[in-house]
Amino acid sequence: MRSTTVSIQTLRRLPLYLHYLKSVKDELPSISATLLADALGLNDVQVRKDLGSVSGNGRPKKGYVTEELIVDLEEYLGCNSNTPAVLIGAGNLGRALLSYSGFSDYGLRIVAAFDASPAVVGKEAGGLTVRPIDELKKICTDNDVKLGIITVPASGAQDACDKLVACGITAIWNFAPTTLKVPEGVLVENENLASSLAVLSKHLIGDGRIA
Amino acid sequence: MRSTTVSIQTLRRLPLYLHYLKSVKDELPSISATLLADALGLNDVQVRKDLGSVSGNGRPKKGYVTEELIVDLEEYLGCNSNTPAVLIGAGNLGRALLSYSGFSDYGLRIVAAFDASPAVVGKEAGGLTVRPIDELKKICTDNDVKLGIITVPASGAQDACDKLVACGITAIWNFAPTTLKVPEGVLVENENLASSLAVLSKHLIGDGRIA
DNA sequence: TAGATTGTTAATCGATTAACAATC
DNA sequence: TAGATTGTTAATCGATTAACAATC
Repeated sequence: MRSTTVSIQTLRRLPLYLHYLKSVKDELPSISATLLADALGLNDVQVRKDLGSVSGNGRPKKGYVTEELIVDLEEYLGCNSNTPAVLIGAGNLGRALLSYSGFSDYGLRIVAAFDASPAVVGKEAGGLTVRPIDELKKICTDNDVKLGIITVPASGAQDACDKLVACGITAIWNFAPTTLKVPEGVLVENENLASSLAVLSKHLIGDGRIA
Repeated sequence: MRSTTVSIQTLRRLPLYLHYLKSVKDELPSISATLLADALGLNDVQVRKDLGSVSGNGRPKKGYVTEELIVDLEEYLGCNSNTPAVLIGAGNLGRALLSYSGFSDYGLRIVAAFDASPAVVGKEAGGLTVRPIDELKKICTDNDVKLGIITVPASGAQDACDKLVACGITAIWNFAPTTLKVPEGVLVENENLASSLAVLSKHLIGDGRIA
């Protein structure tokens, strides 16, 4: 495995490759970038470049050994590591994420869930008991948590964010439809449903050409 | 309001502007692109360009009338329209989306939920009774549904997608971690949690510089 | 008028795609 | 060897940012 520069766009595609490869590894012991590109509806050169920067174990005429490529991707993405995370906001979306089992495939483990509302604290969600916010600091320190997930309404998002940052969190997954202000060195990844919906709606409305 | 070409990136930012403007409209009767950019952590020229292509009602020295800009954005995004949608896959994520009340702000209305599993059919989720897949066609036709939401596991996503397309759906919101194959003219918007997680994980792992 | 803010035109940057040489 | 497939270098494309002229 190499350690070249990988663009964010490439990084986003890697899990797609990994997921597809896992699903076909029994039928296809080896696979070419062209075939992979075709299966995922991507440009073949792009896939070749992406794989090259992460694995580099492709052989001319043969392509990649599927199993080998899976291992390289998993290693690169840290799927075998165990990243502890905390979640703030045990509403509908928060509980859905807590119950979602697929995260462990990517090395993520949500160790605790918090909510500001006393009505929700103490209830169970996805195998965890929802805790009050004032326990956040202790949990983060004890478990060396660096990743925080925000699933509160937009109005409370910045506050939740500030609390997470104060606890030493350096990566935030934000599901609230707001932009968060964070200090240098903290990464925010926005999962903005409204943005996606805008793209879909505009396609349906049809006017106002999209580039 | 104008009708110029709007890039997809711009389109994705519009809901952020709208959300922020709504939250401050009582305090700020008018707002400049610079101020808006600052609040959202964006480049001011970018915001100016984005707003210019949608509203164009900015006045030198004064900026935009907040209320006016909100109306322009809402009109552009079709927030006041009523887009019917169907959802396939009433699992954790599907139910969370069904219960999420925020979509109506953007003109979306989920009219029916479907699931392949007989165990789930008939149960209630977000005020709707989950229906069997074979009712899909009728519901879509009766309600003139053009937007479909896929929240099934990856293995069933393409099948769900094909069924939606067969019912005349032309826009698909895909939450399954797979790439979907669709005919020309059908738009797929992927909400890929694994991709976002990859970006976050890589930031935490820290090695392998991200461009 | 002076100055803040707008909108536009040009420069930069990054990512994708195309062309090509290398190799099993 | 011939050909498929790789990886790399160059060209294209689109989006962001910078510089500037227009305007209330």
